[in-house]
Amino acid sequence: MSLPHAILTALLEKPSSGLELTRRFDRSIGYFWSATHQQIYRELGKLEESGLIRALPAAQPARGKRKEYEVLPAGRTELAGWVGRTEDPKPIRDALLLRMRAAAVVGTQGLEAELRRHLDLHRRQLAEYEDIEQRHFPPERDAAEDRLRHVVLRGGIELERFWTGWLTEALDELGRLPLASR
Amino acid sequence: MSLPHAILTALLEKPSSGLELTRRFDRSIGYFWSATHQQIYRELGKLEESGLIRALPAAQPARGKRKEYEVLPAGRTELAGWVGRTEDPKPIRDALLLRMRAAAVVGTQGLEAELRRHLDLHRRQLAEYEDIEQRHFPPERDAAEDRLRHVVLRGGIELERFWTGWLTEALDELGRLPLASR
DNA sequence: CATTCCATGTAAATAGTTACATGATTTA
DNA sequence: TAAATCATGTAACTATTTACATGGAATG
Repeated sequence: MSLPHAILTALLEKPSSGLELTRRFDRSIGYFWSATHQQIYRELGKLEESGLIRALPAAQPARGKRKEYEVLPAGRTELAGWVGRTEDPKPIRDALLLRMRAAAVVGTQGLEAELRRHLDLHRRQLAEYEDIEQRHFPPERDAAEDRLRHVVLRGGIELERFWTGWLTEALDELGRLPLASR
Repeated sequence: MSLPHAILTALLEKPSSGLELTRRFDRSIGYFWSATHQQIYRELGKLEESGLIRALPAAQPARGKRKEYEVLPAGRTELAGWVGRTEDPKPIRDALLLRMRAAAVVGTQGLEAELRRHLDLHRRQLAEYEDIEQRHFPPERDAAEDRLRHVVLRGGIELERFWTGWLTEALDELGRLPLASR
């Protein structure tokens, strides 16, 4: 149940229209909670109906016409409550780890290429995060909110480091396997 | 679309009934792809219908009666194909990172306790994985399939290390924040 | 005024979760 | 034989994904 909270956070950072939100879910906030424009429009509707956000008073609303939203006090309260709420971490659900395990049973045909491809993708993502870190969080800055956002970004960076590290290990291990079992 | 493949893998490792599979999805294979018994029974039905698995011939099947499944050649072929298939990594979708970012906007009330709780959970999970590693993959063993499974387990271990590390950092950073902004 | 892009939306399908129902087997 | 537990299943709901539809604004 995090999509509404992701949207509330994004809207508090900056009031936006559905399409703008969608763009920001392709970078920034979306690095940690991805969503498509259909999810976003639907959720904006629900949030408005339940009084957590409102459309900024503009000309008469019409299909195809830009609609900007802002968070209402009730929305801020809901979000603040969510921050400290008890909610267990979701168990890992990762297709690549699973494929590796399947490979142990049915053979590794094609797996090496796929691991290399993933390694490349994760390296790019890591480079992007590191670039953002340099631009947004230079050593001299240390406003309080920035520090929290920085910690979040570091989470992303360390996760990508985990993946590049693990994929390197995995490729190495694949290479060591006796040819008969590949 | 990984649940059917998770089930095929589990059934190849050992033919099982729905309930046995459910148990194994609570440990072992489920460490990397979790699933509830309802998902499993539904998927077993579909897999049987599409001819990838079959129920072992037993007495006449009846509701409430144990039914054991095994993988058919078509199922093995499908799984082997999936291992090398091109499939992009899913973008990160993590509620805790998101909550941290929300906290940067609406305050950190209650967050510290929640981070501590998660840190504890991840430490336990890490300890469990390390225990499995010691028991299942002692240094002297090195059968080829075992090595692949070991790499998968190491993925789990390193992921949990990432979390405990990041949570420690995050708590540290929370502690440094000026009181006014907590 | 035709095309392109911006912006919002509908519909249908798939996947996952939660709650509950029911038959079979074991055991006190 | 009643209760507990094993085992399979149905139903309803929520979330996510994919494909497509449509109106508005800008531009050559």
